[in-house]
Amino acid sequence: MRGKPMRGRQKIEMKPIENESDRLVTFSKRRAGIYRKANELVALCHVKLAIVIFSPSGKPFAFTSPLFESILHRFTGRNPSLEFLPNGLPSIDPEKETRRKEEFNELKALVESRKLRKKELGLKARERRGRGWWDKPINDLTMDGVYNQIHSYMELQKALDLVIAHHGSGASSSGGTCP
Amino acid sequence: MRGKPMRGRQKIEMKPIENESDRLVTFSKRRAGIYRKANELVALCHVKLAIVIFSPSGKPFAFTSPLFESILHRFTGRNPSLEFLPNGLPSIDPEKETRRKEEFNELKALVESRKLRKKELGLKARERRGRGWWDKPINDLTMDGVYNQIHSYMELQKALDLVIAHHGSGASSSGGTCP
DNA sequence: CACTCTATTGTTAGGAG
DNA sequence: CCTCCTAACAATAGAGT
Repeated sequence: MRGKPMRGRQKIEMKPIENESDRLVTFSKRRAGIYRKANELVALCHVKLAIVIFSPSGKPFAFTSPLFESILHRFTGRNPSLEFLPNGLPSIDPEKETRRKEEFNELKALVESRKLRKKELGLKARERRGRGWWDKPINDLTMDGVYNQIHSYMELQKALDLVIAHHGSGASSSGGTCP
Repeated sequence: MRGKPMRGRQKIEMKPIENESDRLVTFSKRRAGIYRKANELVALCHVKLAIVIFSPSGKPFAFTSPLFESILHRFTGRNPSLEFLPNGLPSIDPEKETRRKEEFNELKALVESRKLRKKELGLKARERRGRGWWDKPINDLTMDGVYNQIHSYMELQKALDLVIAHHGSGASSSGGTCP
């Protein structure tokens, strides 16, 4: 770094990023940004949400709010502590196994990013007297605490079923994948 | 508006908003924000994504990128022009009918917001010479054009199936809904 | 409710390590 | 791949219309 003619953000026009490296970086950053926003929405408004993203490279990414720990539980087969053993479950077919591992890695990354955020927030987690329907078994960790309670999965399940219903019957296999 | 001691944004701590009116307003604004971000992610990185949100009041909201027009098609039974007739389809049971209408309204709102954005952007849609895998039948409407082509739903369908698989078998009905 | 305005806070592109 | 930095840019809380 010598004379820095320009640091800082620049305006970016909303068109596809052709340079692959830049596109991947942008994808990672913005995906994290969307996760952060989703986080905040859950924390502020007691919302249940699920986000599924298919990256430009084809990897599946998932983010869910209330059943987060539950999905982890299904993966690890134990309590949602941070012991990750993705190869501990018997797989059905190789493709599913691959996807399972990919999603697992995504969830793992998510958990670690949450730990990071918790550290970042640090001592700023305070107050929150228990009054209101969201204050139930929240163990004073500010917004991270919201994830630790699993209320009911019914609503989200309905929503997902809704999406699947509209997706599964009419729109299956419309063409080839883009190379 | 007398002496305005302070307009403009203020810092907000990440805790549940107890005032219902404020919470609803914040929910709407931030949901729109997340949709915008998702929009941009799709436009920039050629990503396929689906977002399902259950609002604090229990309404389901959905946002999907590649099969967007397709879902609309299933609703309207015709081409994705803006003729909305949500009561044109026979419903199966009242609950499903209600949810279908709710999601329909959400989709309609989304479409209209997209029209708005298109108008906002206005003449700023320019350039984009056809080179790259994303430039295929895009009709020069900048990022809105990305939605108009439906590549293949396979990948997103796989992703959703993945989520459903982990959601459906293990986590069904864990408790009551919060009042 | 929906939209506007605007001061402020928050996000992030580009670069360096 | 990360993290960290910084300034330019974008999102938005709060209040008004």
